[in-house]
Amino acid sequence: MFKALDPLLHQQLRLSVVSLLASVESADFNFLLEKTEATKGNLSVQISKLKEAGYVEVNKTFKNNYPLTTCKLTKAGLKAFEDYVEAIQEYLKK
Amino acid sequence: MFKALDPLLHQQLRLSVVSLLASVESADFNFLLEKTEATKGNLSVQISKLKEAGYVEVNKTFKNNYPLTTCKLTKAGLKAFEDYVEAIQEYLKK
DNA sequence: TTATTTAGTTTATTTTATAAACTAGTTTAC
DNA sequence: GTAAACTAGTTTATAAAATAAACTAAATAA
Repeated sequence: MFKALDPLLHQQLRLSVVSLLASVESADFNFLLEKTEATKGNLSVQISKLKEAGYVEVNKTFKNNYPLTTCKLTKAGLKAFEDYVEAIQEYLKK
Repeated sequence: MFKALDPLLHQQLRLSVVSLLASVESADFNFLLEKTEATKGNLSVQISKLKEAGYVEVNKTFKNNYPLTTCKLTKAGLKAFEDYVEAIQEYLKK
């Protein structure tokens, strides 16, 4: 009846992050922080999970002497997002 | 940026139940059990939560000597479902 | 030089989800 | 008539997840 929803994406903050990353080439930690209005701790944890799953590529560099964490959706991440979007549509029909 | 997703509906089994109830007048426990392929325990718990939230009306009767639990989406439940559908659409855009 | 800010991470706590175990009764088979 | 199996659930114990608070480490400002 209903297809299973990828538990990694079926979570508000992670879905927000992936959704944001789907529409930009890449985004840094602070961009995601502002857009999602999450706490830093929560964002950090959720990015780690997305990275661990291979959905997001994380790059750590420095900018103006400060650490800069940049995230980019991987091909697998985009595919998972697209699959999720298709799957949840079934649930949203009346 | 993103609207908050009603945590009660942002869960696969509860969303399945509400989605199903949105398209029928009412449904009994076994119907929901078959359609969702959940375990009885899990379904029981999630129906209780939906009831507690006022999203679902639960009626317990007997049919052929066996207990029969019937569920019906309330007006508040339908509204919450519609709001949820609208809210999550924002997350699903690329 | 000490206080504040930036940019995060780690960890502790609470909440949630889930399945296993249980309840209560019914039907069937012997 | 009684033991075994089945129906229709609920309760509870456990595992997993989500989240914020506390922490790290370095840079800048006062």
